[in-house]
Amino acid sequence: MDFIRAIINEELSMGKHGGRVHTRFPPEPNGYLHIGHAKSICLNFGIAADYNGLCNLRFDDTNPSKEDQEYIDSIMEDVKWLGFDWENRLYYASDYFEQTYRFAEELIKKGLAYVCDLSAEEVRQYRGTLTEAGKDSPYRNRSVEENLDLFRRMRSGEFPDGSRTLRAKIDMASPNLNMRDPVIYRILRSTHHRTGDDWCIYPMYDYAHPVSDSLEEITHSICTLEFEDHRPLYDWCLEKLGIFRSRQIEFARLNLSYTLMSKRRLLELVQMGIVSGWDDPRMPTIAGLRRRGCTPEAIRAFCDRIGVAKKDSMVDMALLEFHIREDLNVRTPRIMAVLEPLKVTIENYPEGQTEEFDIPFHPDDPSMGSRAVPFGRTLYIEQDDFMENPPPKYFRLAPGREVRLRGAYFITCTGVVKDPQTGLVTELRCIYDPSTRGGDAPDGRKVKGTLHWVSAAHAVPAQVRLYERLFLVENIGSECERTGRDYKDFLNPDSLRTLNGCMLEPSVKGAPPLSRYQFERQGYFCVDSADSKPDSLVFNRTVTLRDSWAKVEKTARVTRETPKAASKKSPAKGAPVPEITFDDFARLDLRVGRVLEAALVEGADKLVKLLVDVGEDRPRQILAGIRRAYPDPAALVGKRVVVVANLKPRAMKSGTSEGMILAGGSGDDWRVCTFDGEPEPGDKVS
RNA sequence: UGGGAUGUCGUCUAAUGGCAGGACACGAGAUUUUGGAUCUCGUUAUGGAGGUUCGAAUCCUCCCGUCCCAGCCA
Repeated sequence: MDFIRAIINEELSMGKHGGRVHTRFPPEPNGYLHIGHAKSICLNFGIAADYNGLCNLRFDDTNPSKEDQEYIDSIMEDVKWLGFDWENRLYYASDYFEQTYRFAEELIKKGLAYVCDLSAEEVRQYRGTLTEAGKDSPYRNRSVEENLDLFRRMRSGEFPDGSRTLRAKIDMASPNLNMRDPVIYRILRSTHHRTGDDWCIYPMYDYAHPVSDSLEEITHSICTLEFEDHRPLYDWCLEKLGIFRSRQIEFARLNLSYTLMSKRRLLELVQMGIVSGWDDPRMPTIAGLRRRGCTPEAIRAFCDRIGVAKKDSMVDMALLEFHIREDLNVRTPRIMAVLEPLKVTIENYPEGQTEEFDIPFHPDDPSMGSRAVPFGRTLYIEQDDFMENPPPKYFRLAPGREVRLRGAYFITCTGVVKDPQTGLVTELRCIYDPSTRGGDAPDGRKVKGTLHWVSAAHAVPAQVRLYERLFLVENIGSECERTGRDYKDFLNPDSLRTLNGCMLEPSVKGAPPLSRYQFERQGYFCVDSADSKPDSLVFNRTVTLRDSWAKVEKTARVTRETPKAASKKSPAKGAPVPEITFDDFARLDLRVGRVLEAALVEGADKLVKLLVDVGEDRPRQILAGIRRAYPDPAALVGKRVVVVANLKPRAMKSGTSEGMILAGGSGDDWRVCTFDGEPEPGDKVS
């Protein structure tokens, strides 16, 4: 139960609105919908459904200079695709322009609105600041007659853009800036995508929105947190006009790690050509997710799972991926596709011979049926599935090793063919065991690895696009703020990898756009809706499979490389060190520490034991190999040092070291890094 | 330094004075013709200090952190 439904339950128990619940989803048609909008859509339509109520689709089209029919069309398509139906309740704020205008005249007649001749710049100056009250506009006390006359002439086009506004007369001293006589109409000559040039004045959101909600008798007007400060104005409009009282409720918008949710920035990515369009599969837009192969069910399940609250939050992209996998797992047929082919010749398989295996489309769902997969003497397997010198725990093919070809035979690698120039492996020679047909050995012997494969003679070539997260950092906004850099600096240069010459099993021939498959052992893939042709297929990777091998490999690599590359043996001066990404660097949690105590360690000729305050509830014990440079460690007490705070604690003979301090030097002479100044212990270092 | 919000596992979210629960992530194991899926088990949290109470995540006081607001955008 979220807090909004709790509010509704309470109202219902008091009999408010006679038990009626009516919500609305009110996008401005100035961009494509993204996953954040999906949250709002699921909320608004979901609440309506839960309470047997209704939800309207309303375009908040009060600013013609930014809006376009293209966006209206895409928004309707996306809401429908997500699985929601506004039935006959499609509305536009622009439908109410006449009524909205008449309400404004009413406010004038009640002495609650006035025409102001101040320029935009002057309005800003008169508004005051966060801490100082504003002052009244000199035009604030015009007579009702003069205001009415001026407002009518604004409408009829007598005055140039920006020369006058209609303002609500509230309180220039209000601590809430939104209540300091907000502008409710501006003069703006811009052709509206629906009303054309009928109007040259347009109502502002803060005024048009409550009026639209009220006219549609919306009971619950759900919007995001940043409008909390606008609620008093929302209520003011409805109260002063004496019309239906909708209730505004605010919730926290969705933030997703490794991506952006700002229409303005998404638009910029599109306009600068950083992505191919609003529906680029890397975009967090509904159109992008659809093209990538996401299902509406997955998005809805995700929206259900993240819940609704008022706390600012950052949802882990892994949660979205989980829901995508969960849904795709049960609905996609399996096929075999070799993305980076390595040729395999089965030496004891007769030349020219072919056979077919009947392999089910889904291991757990027989109702999906099966397909015939041809086999022959020449096959392709994945380059990653062979290693000449395999590390421990590598289950795949290696010289002399036997593995299973999925659904076919056991094969054993007997030879490796290399390019004489480059030394790269170009082909594998193998033999198969005819008695293992279907993939099981009659003698009961086991193999550790099962590989996917494609018959070279029957393979369907295709292009496959592999997508990674669009950005390198989890929280782009905070990273920009912290480093003062532009969000584009954090774009992932490897967010798209295009593979040509991928080899697919023939059952995919003629797959229509947006059809989805699991490529066994690889991930979920979807036929691209824009670029795929029946005779030249293009697939997008929706999401990888969970990959526990990748984890093993990663940790193995770290433990393999660390002792060599980053051990006490410092690299020679000027020695090349592999480049790291910013993301790699950001994994270090560097903190300011203040040395509280420092002492020599008995029986260790290099170590100094330090107690360092890093702003936590207790100081950390850190053992550092700096004794030669600091024979009297007391000199270190009080110094500010740089502490690697997220280093895994390390048990040593003389105690556990809970972190590391940075020092520079060579040989035995290592000097600790200090600060130019005295930052607080615990402060971030970057 | 004005006003408005908000702080619960690493992340998201429940618990309206009465056992801090779920999901993701992470870890261990079982199983497996996808290093997939499935199953089992596990680690980890109420921002801090006081107070009220038999009992506090919840109520009160103070402190701290974070977010939003000075468009004629929405």
